[in-house]
Formats: sequence, structure tokens, C-alpha cells
Amino acid sequence: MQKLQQSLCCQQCHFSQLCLPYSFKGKEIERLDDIVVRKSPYQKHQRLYVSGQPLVSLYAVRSGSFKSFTLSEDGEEQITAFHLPGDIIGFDGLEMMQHQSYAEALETSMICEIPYDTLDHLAGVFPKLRQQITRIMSGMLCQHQAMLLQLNKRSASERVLYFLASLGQRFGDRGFSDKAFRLSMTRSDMANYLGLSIETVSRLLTQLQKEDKIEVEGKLITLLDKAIPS
Amino acid sequence: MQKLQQSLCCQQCHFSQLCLPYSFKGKEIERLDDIVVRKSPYQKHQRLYVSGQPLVSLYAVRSGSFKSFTLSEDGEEQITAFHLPGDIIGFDGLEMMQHQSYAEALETSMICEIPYDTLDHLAGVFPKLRQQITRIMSGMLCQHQAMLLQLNKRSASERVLYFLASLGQRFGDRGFSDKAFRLSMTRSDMANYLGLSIETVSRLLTQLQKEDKIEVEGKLITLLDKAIPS
DNA sequence: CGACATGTTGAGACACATCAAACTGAGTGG
DNA sequence: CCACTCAGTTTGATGTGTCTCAACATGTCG
Repeated sequence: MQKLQQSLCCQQCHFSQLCLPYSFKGKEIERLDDIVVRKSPYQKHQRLYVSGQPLVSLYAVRSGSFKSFTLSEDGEEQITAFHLPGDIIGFDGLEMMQHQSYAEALETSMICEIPYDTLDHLAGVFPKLRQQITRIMSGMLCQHQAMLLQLNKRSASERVLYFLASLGQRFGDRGFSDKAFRLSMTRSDMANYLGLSIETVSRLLTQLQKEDKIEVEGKLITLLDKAIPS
Repeated sequence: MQKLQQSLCCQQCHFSQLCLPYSFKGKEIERLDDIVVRKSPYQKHQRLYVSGQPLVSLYAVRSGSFKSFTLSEDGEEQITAFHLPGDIIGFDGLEMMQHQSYAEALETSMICEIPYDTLDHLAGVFPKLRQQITRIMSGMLCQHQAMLLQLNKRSASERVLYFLASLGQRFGDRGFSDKAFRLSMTRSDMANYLGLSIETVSRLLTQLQKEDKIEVEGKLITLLDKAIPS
């Protein structure tokens, strides 16, 4: 049991450099470990939280993947992000201390739950932790800005390629291949996120393949040299 | 001179409830006042910072307005936000401690400069301040999520109306009329922000006027009852 | 194996972009 | 004070990228 705990702690986690423990020393990381709750696995389609629910914790993806989305008044879904291991989910709920979106597992996934009141308290004590939280939120703002450019200025084809390339880069950051990976989301999810129709996404995937920019085999994607922007 | 300083301090500022001092008591707000630098006015088109520049301060809009934008490799502008009095600009630079965008005055404007290292230090000391910074950044994430829905799911007409309505609401939050206001940005800026062409924005403004949803007189906008979503 | 979600491909429609031209208004100089 | 200029705005005519509708193919899970 002790060993299991050990294997699950932040020091052992492969994604700690992307997550909260970034640049932490022994003492600080132990305090973080104390407050983190390792939950049982989430199954595909299972929700981490729903919109309107009081925010008590943030959630770090340990394995698997999630999507975040909002629902408009008339019930249409808008996916706002896909989350990979090391990502932290729930920051949009801190303003009102109520979740402003939904988070749903795209596959069987593991989660570390981080109670927010204790995290905030630690943020007062450890400047490094405070700065890391700030850094993560700031990075999310930058991502949104890049996305805005894509949606407003780029063609459907460019958006699809951008999506695959940035996903590849994120896999690369996590020590996986940045060229070949498996999509955990459906074509419908991709289309929703990119503001396109399912049919357009499907067509463009085959077209990009014809242009020798990518290889597609169902959910398996390989980025070829031509995919890299000129 | 002492009086001038007084009239410029956070306690006297009409927009403090939107800004950092939100829910602050005397002692804390004074410390904030100590570190804030009131700068001379910025003229139209003058830039607060440029992309790539090291981040040393955040900036609170005191009066007037600004736009934030990024430039793509091939030099095309993408406006990411418009800033009104009480807004704080520069959060996207905290990840790299380097500004990731440009901020430019849309009209003659006053700014409060907030040195970031001292702000961060105060954030360690005052939980309220730390929470307010978090709240502001979280709110920006929510705004981006709402924008994503607009860009991906709404028609050009709906986007223009949404833009005017949310601008009106923000004016309302600041104690101005939420129904009648003057746009400080050009049609081109609006179009750029909303991912539309200038011509489309212009056409839709006249069309919305014909539908008795708004009144347009150059830069002066009035929202009519019909503008409020059904 | 059957059922149902997911993905692909084609044909036609349409919302918005682009191109083009005229209009307006603020600032400038004669 | 008026003519000039130029950025900003409006309006019209035409083009096109992507959506919609429809049919079919594939994969997945009981």
C-alpha cells in the first residue's frame, strides 16, 4: 500500500514538469502531495463536473484525456479545450467559485483532485507554487489567443492541420511521439472545436492525406514533413 | 500636489470594484496604492507594450480604452480584446514573463502601472489580493469561452449584436449607460475581432437598424429593446 | 450477427468574402 | 473659410468556401 502511494506521488509522475510541481523542491512537493487526492479511474463519457456546480477542487489529468465544453441556452455544445496528462482542469470556475463548463472523459482516465482552498493557502506560503498557477492560467490565455487567430483568419484546411500539429506538439511535450498519435476525440468533437462541420473535417483529413501532409488511419494520425508549416 | 495624488488613488477611483482593490480594506489598499504608478496620458495609437518585450508591469486602464492584438508571422493583426476603465492588461505575458501581444490606445487614455514583482509579493501577503488576481484571470478565461461559442456557432448578425450587447453591459458595469454609448474602435477593429469583413459589419449595422434592434449614428450606438435576446 | 454510433463521399445551396466605387467626415494648408 | 486629402465607412455586384442534405460505408459493442 505504501508502495502504491509512492508510485502515485507527484515526484514519480512523468508529467510533473507540466503540472503544478514544476520547479519544486522536496519539501514543497511533499506538501502538495499531501493535499492531492488520487481518484479512481473515470470511464469514457463520465463527467468530472458540470456547469453551475460549486468549485471545490481543480483536477489534474494523470492519464487519458478529457474535453471541456460549454452548453448554450438552447443546449448546443461548444468544446473549449482538450486536456492531456499534466493538464489542470477547472480554472474557469475560480471567478464565481462555480464551474462554468463541463469536463468529460474521452477515454478511461486517471485524475488527481486538488482541493482548492488548501491549494490557495499553499499558494500564499510558496511563491513558486503561486507563480506556477499564474503561469498555467497565463498560458491558457495565450492558447486562446492563438485559437482566435485560427478561427478568424485561417481556412478550414489550415485549422485542421493546426489542430493536429498543436496536438502533436503537446504529445511531444509529454514524451510521446509528436508525429504519430491516436486521437481520443471523435471527428464530431474536432469539428465542434474548430467551428467546422463534421463532413468538412472528414473531407479535409482525406485531402491532407492526398497532399502528403498527414497519414490517416481512423483515429491514428501521422504528421509528415510537409505538415510542418513552410 | 498632495490633493492631486489623493484624487488619483485607488480609494477614489470609480472603477476600483472591477479592478484589483475589489473588496479591500484600508490597510491593504494603501499598500497597493504605494506600488501603483500613475502614468502620463497615452495618445491614440500609442502602445503600452509590444510582443516580445519583457514583462515588468501589468497595466490598469484608468480612462479611455485599449485594444490587445497579436500579429501572425505574416503580419496580420488579430484583435483579442478591447479594454475599458478598470480592466487590467498584460496577463498573457506572465507565462513567459514576456508580453505575447500588443496593447494600443484607441483614444487618449490614462493608465495605472502595476509593477509585477511587488504585486506578486503582495499577493503572497494578502489572500484577498491573490484571490482577486485569480478571479480576474479566471473571468478572462470565461470570456474567451463565450467568444469561442460566438465565433463557432453564431451568424455574422448575431456576432455583431452580441458584441454591442456585451460592450453595453460592460459600460453598465462601470456606471455608464448600457444602452447608449460611443464606440472607440473602428469598424475595421470590430470586424477583425469578430472574424468578419469590414463590409459585412457595416452592412449588418444598417440591417440591425432597419430591424429596430439598434440605432447607429457613426460611432454612437443605441441598443433598443429588440436587441435584448428573446 | 445485428444494431447503432461514427465516419466518408457527393451534389446543391447559401452566407459571407472579395472586388469595386462612391460617400462622409476630420484634419490640414492655402 | 474653403478646398484638399485621406482614413474610415457605406453600398452594390459577383465569387467561393463551407454548410446542409442525402446516401452509403465502416467500425464497435452488445
